Amino acid sequence: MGNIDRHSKTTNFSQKVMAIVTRIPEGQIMTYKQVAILAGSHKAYRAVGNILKKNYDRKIPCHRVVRSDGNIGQYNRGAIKKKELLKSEGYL
DNA sequence: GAGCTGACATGTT
DNA sequence: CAACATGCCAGCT
Repeated sequence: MGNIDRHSKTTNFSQKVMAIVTRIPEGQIMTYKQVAILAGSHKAYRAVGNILKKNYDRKIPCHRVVRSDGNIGQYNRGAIKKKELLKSEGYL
């Protein structure tokens, strides 16, 4: 473990965001701001979206992260697909 | 090294 | 009530 990941940016913030989003249970959703707050900054909701956008990992249910207004928001695979996924999980 | 971009939020007009 | 403008953070060019 004395080797740093020089390829991945994996900063403290992105790591935290990733962990939080991964922990979101099925059928449950969180807002970008909420995730940002848990990540450490209640004003980094913009960065959260950027991180999730660059993160194509299927292990991270980024589709469970929605806007504070209740709108689904955007998605790297298509906002429509995101809506379908949320509906499929039980979130209406 | 500096500047621009963006999956947002909040406030004001 | 709705639309416009500004602010903020981290990542990418």
